[in-house]
Formats: sequence, C-alpha cells, structure tokens
Amino acid sequence: MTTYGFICGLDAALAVIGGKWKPLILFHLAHQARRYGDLRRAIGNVSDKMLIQQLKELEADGIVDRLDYKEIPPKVEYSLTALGQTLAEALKPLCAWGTEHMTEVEELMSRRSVP
Amino acid sequence: MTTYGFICGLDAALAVIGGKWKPLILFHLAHQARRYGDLRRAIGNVSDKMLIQQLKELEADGIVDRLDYKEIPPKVEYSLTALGQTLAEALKPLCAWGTEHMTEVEELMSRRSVP
DNA sequence: GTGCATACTTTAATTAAGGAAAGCAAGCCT
DNA sequence: AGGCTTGCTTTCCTTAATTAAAGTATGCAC
Repeated sequence: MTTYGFICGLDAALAVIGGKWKPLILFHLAHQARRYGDLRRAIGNVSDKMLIQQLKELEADGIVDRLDYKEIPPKVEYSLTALGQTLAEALKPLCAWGTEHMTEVEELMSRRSVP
Repeated sequence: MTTYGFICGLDAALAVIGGKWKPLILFHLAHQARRYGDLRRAIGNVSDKMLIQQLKELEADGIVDRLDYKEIPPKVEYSLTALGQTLAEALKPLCAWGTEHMTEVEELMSRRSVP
C-alpha cells in the first residue's frame, strides 16, 4: 500500500505528463486525432516501444482515447479525451513560458551536459 | 553540439522543472525564502545530495537565488528569482489541475506499479 | 507463395536517476 | 581538546528509464 502523498497538485500532474515523450504526444494530439504511424513520424526519433508504452499509460490514465478500426492493415487512431483536453488547457501557460524562454533554456541544457 | 530541438515550449519548461524534487522546491519557495535546512525539513525525505543538486541546477537555470550569509555556522537562503516567479505563475493552472484530480491520479499511479 | 503495410511486442543491453551513509569545513562554546 | 551547528561533498550501490533492433500478426495484391 504505497502512498503517493502529493503535496501540491504539481506532483500529481507531473506524474501524468512526466514521461519523456508524453509532452510531445499531448502536443500532437491537442488539435487533431492521429493514427499511430502518423504520430510516430510527427514525433521523430521515438522507438516503437517507448511510444506505445507512453500511449498505453496515457490511455490508462484517461488522457488519450484509442480507437481501433479493426482493419487490416491495422488502423488505430489516438485522440485526447475530455480529461486530456482539460490537461492540455492547464498546460498552455507552461507551454507559453517554455516557448518564451526556449533559446535560453536550450543553452542552459547544453551547458549542463558539457561544463 | 547537441541540439535540444524543443518542439513545443512544454519540453523546454519540463526540462527545467522535471527533476524529482524540483516541483516541491518551487512549491516551498513560492511564498517565502527559506534556508537550506529549513527547506530540507519541509520537503521531508530528500537526501542532501539530491536536494543540493537540484538547487544548483535551478540556480544555474536562473530560477532560484542563493544568498550566502557567510556566517559560521553556515546560513544560506534560497528564494525564487523574478524568472522563477513567472515560472511559478505559469505552473498554477497545472497545479490546480493536479489538485483537482489528485485522488484519481494517486489511484492510477498505484495501479501502475501493482497490476 | 511472396511481399507489403501497419500496429504492436519482445529481448537484451546501455544509460541515467536516485538513495544511503559517511565525511569535511570552520568557527564558537565549554 | 572535544563537541556542536549547518551547508555541502563524495563515494558506492541499487533501481528505473530509455534505446536499438529484430520479430509477430493478418489480410490483400500480385
């Protein structure tokens, strides 16, 4: 019986979007549903394993919806649930902050690994 | 020359607050400056190594300020910079989202580790 | 039967993150 | 001298996250 005693809701929210690829997934699903392969190409260099694992978690967390057309070759479409959209809304200011300070942050991150 | 090609600002923002203890640090510094030991006790079971590492990164990222009183025994006060405060502002909606769905998220997280 | 397309799955290996514990500096106080 | 305080460092170890690469299933077109 592990307790996840989140103190501020921030921890809870970050537990949901904290995966390495989840922000990108949210971003790409924010305005339109996408098939798996489409999403994968959009994100770039994700491995299948990672992308699917994160999609599964997001699905289990009620953030994304998975629609299987049961066709062959397979066709599966991912989209945000209603809850996922509220999350996306809540993320907008943070996203804006990041956009505003992006070049700055990029420099900091590259310095962090090569000091 | 590694490129951190952040696509949406979300990635940039999460690179800054993505550490395990950073959200808590932000949270505790949001309304008042705090000395190191004070902060440590407030957070609970962090190791010195972790807390200091994260504080250093946040300092290098321009999010927190470190004020060394140069006394003995040592007295060092941490607080948010102006930039840090804008970050804290941008985090509020996300924090609210997390607070709103906290019990839900806690359940999901515990299921994730014991399926 | 061969090959293709698409959404996964699996395995093995590497890398990164985190934790525990002990130690250090440097003045003050007894 | 010995102990206390506090901020910080160091070392070693364990666990979790991520990657790369190959494989599976299934129906259709040829």
